[in-house]
Amino acid sequence: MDTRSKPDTPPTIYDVARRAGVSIASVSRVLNGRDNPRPATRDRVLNAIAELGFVPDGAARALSSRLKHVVGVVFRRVYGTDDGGTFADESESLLFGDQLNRGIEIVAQRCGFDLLVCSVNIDERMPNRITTIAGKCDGLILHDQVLSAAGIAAIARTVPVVTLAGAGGGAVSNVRSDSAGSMRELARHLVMDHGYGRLAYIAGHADSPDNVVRGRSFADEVHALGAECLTGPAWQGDYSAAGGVEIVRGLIALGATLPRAIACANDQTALGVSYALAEHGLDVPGDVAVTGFDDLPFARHLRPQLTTVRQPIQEIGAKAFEVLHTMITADSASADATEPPAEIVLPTRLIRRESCGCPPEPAASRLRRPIG
Amino acid sequence: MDTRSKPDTPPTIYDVARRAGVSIASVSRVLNGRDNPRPATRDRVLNAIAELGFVPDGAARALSSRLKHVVGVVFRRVYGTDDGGTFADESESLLFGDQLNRGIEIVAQRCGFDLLVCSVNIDERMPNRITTIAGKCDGLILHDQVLSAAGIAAIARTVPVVTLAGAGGGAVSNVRSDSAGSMRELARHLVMDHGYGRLAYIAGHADSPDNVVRGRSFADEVHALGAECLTGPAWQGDYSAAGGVEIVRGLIALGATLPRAIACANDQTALGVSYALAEHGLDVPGDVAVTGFDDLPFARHLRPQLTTVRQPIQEIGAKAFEVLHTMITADSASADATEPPAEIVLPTRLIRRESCGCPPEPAASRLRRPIG
DNA sequence: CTGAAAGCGCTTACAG
DNA sequence: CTGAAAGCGCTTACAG
Repeated sequence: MDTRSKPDTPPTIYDVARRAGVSIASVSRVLNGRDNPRPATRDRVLNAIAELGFVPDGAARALSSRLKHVVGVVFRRVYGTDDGGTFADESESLLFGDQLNRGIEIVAQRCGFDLLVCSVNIDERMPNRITTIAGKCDGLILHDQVLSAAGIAAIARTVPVVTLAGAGGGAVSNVRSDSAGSMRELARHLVMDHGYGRLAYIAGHADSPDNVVRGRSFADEVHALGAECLTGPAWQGDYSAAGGVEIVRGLIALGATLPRAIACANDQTALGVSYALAEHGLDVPGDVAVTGFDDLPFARHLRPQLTTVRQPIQEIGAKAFEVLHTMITADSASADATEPPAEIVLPTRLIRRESCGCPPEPAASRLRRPIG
Repeated sequence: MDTRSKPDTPPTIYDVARRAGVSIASVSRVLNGRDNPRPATRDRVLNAIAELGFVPDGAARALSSRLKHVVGVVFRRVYGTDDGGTFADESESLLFGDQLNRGIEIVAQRCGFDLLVCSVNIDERMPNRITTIAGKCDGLILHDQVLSAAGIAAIARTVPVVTLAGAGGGAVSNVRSDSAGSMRELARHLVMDHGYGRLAYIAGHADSPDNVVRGRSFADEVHALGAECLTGPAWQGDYSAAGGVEIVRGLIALGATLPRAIACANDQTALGVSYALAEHGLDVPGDVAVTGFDDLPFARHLRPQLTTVRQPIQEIGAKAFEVLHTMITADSASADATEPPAEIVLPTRLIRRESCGCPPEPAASRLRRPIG
């Protein structure tokens, strides 16, 4: 008999309709911004909604309109967390992925879509988890290395899929940036401008398409210029700072003669390499030049500032969403319309800072406020 | 008349049932892992699912089971992006938020929940956007400063809500870490151990509860120890590196005498402060000691390494999800059971590194691989 | 163990 | 402009 204001079940569109003295169809119409309902009706409905604190149920909406207004994003989590409750200090390796997601989300928002994120552990591929998330969204964006090619093909039969920096091919669109051009330019800069004759490339995950391209482009160009480029197992990193540290320590422990310049597969690795070098009293770039790839924000804050290749990370994410959005809307518009592009490649740019041996830029411009 | 394998409409549970020669109820049962269906039946269903590439629709599932298995997370985006298509270099300020989200997501996953993320711009409070997201999930986790207290109260009438580092109070639970204790300890360390007599606190957002507590605790303790603590408008930052830079530049431009130590509201600010100091030829900690708060990964990579207060960021997120999850399940279990805790406070710890004036730790232990 | 049927809360032709 | 009704794709008592 109590009339507490908070019943255990939230108000539905029926409650609103009753309170406003209209049909649920009318409520639905004002909810969706149709210009149908006449002002008087609309106001009554709006009031009822406000009084009741009504929030339309997204699931019901999605079910009847056949659009969830949700896109799923699956990315790779680096280290497990089942280490007794304390979290591994994994975050550094995720900067890249977070930036990518940010780019996706910002553009998605403009289209009324929200992001459903799902990180998967490297060790345990859980196609099952990905299936679940697929059922909760209108389309999927897959970061690199989260699912096998076969798995991607399978899931793509159900929802539109766009991959990021993936191998491309198949039924899904792939968005990436141009690694080859900039790596060749970097090689030229190091060999021609700085005159280094003995260089090396520290690789990222061996199965990363981006890594493969970066390594090959760099080595090819170095060789073409008549210089030496060390590669192979001893130079196999894993995109992490720790990986870079281990490689350098290992080399030094073996008494190897370090190359004059080390190009790393990404900024994280370069960070680790610089550390290991410093720890052994070696100067960057005096003794060994070091370069990265990505141009994450911290690259500018390192001492010496990191020479690297800037990748338009957020734009990649933004582009991926745009392609996916097109696929989603085209899907519902039946007509197979235009096929989604197989691959989109965004431009990159060599950023020359200090770690390659170039002179530092004026201090005043180092840290700008983003806007205004 | 064509029988293309990819119809424009994905298979439903009816298709699976027909193919397996069972009722949709049976399909539903194996989908949900009931032990009902006998092995033979189950296998037929499983095969049909595989052959059809069937993925159950999350919206339909949510609608009938009254559980979406989705939690929403709303966080603050720092800078707008309507600057003509290029993205602002905002990412640094988001490290904290990303870590928080990671903590939430990892624990949520274990409970079969996915994260629906939604960033809101500082400038434009969009309660409307938050309503939409509320309709798409079973519960909401709100970062600090994303919605007014009134807005939070309103939305909490509809879905369970947990706030992060918020002011607490009201019907929602709040999860935060203990800023006061560590800031007092920091003050003692700076004044007692290092003997600094003139210090300052650079504030974060004035309306951030955490910031208020940090500033007050620090200043009170410094005063109690008989030392001087500068505060006020001249020391008002905004949690960003750029904010820290401007404050120091402004002070130096005015010819002010800098304090012997500057405690910053967070690591980002400390990063900016260190930069501005270096840019004017001042040594940290030789001329001015600098400290942060958070202990983000980069704090360890700065030169000098940053003395700061470690906050268990991911654990905060994890805890928030746990509380929310309890509220969600309690909700459906009708009985108002146990009230959710009004506030949960996690412990912090002072991390003494070099920027406060302490000697550097051995180089070898600086960069560890997270696991193994 | 299995199936027929109701119902979750919306949207959207279809009539009026 | 407005309402009655069907239907979106599942889950879940309720019978058998």
